[in-house]
Amino acid sequence: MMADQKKMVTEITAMDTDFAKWYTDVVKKAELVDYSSVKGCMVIRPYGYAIWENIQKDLDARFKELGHENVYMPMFIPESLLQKEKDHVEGFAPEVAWVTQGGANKLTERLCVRPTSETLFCEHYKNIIHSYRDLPKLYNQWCNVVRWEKTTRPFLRTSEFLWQEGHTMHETEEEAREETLRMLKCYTDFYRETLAIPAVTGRKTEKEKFAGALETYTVEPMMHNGVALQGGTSHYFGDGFARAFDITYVDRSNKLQYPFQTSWGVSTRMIGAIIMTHGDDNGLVLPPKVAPIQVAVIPIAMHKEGVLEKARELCGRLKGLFRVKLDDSDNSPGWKFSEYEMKGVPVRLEIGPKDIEQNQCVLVRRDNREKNFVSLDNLEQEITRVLEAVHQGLYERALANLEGKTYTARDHEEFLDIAENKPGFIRAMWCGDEACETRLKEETGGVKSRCIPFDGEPVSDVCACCGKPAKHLVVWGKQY
RNA sequence: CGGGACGUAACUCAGCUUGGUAGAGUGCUUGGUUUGGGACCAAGAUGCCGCAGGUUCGAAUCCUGUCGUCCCGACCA
Repeated sequence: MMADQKKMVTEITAMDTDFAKWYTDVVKKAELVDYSSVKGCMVIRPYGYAIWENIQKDLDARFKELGHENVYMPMFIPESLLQKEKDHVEGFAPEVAWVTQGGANKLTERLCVRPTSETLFCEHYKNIIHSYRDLPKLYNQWCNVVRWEKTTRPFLRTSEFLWQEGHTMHETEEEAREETLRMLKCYTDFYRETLAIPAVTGRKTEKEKFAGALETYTVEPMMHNGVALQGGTSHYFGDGFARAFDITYVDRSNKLQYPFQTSWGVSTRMIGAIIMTHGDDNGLVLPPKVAPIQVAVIPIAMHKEGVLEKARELCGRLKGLFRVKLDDSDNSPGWKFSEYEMKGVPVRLEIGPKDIEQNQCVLVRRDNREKNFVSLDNLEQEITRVLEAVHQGLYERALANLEGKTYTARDHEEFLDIAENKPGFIRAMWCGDEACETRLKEETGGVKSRCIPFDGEPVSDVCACCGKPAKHLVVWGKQY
């Protein structure tokens, strides 16, 4: 059956008309968030939170498989503790919220609401790491953090957000470096296998790396409009924090050593990535593995004899295998079709009197709206197959977008031309000088280095900015 | 943090210029008819006009401040 591609929901602004407006429309119409009275703080509604829970469940299992343990740290950091690592505090100070009063009394030392917890983990590690036998320490926590952002948008940048932060300590530099890359791979795999999102991965430049890190690695997916989103980072710290916090252990030859450290995190921003990677003019499109509802069952003419009973029976059959919802509300079928499309439900089943007569139902895919009659006898297998196909279809479409909007610039002129006319990623050489990064950003109205990718051949011998000999291939782009 | 737009019912908005009883559509509630792409009829409920000051006999409307939202910049592991 041919899919009908005409736009059916008028409340959502078309992507091509105004991408930013489209995004906020989808976020609200799909009932993911509501605004609160505090600037930049959002209410994550049940449907949005259920996506986060599915993300958590999947990622948490991956972390545990790799040997990590969950802990919980306090949400307050005394000012003196935050200030122990110089680069770190300089990087975060401008966006930190402070608590200065407790009850009726002014605090003797103000407390920072954690923007990230490196310092707290270090304080704790100092107490529990004494011997090489205590290493490695592979800790992770799921929590909220606060960063006082000036411009906020639901999921993409909010004053408070939910995330996980892993903090690990290792005997050797090699082991810590391996951990950093292992977790980057963990994220990349998660993006591909669970969220159906392809991404460019690589190392951040000095200018863009995390405050206090020696190296920062990043997952950079491309949104539908060609803009990048920093989708997850993994940092190698060397022994810098360990020295600043005086964390030492006795090694195998009875010598005192500083351990080597990593940290890595992904946040609710990933939900923004899902929306802007897979969504369309009819609303959200969810990757099946994190969709709170995978199958929406819509009874047709449900007042007629046996329809509702059959729909219920069907749901009962599917319940253990999929996340299923039967909508037996009084709304018209057409209303329900639009509703679940807006909410991005991957598969819709329609069952009415005609279907029951023929022992079948109608199965509709959200990603391409393809409709097919499916025999009730092998419904489970067919849904499993379609959910897999939706995942694959979403990934391929996103990959085509990423590849189609990635351009190569061999010189300065070409760089400026692409930056001006073609939204997307630019692959171009760089001399390694921060001044060139700054200059390109200023000339292009915000095109920044995304990362130095792991793969990719040099596209020229000279820097696309200054023309001096090039050191690295860099992927550039605007970001959220 | 700069520039712009905007806060009126749950939502989208009209009313403000020219001060004088708070409005519409959608949604919601109840009853009925419907149901294969946002159905129809009837009845009903819903407002500190964002908040705080000021001007005035009288403020949704004029003035000041403040908080929040959106867009564009700047900033932003």
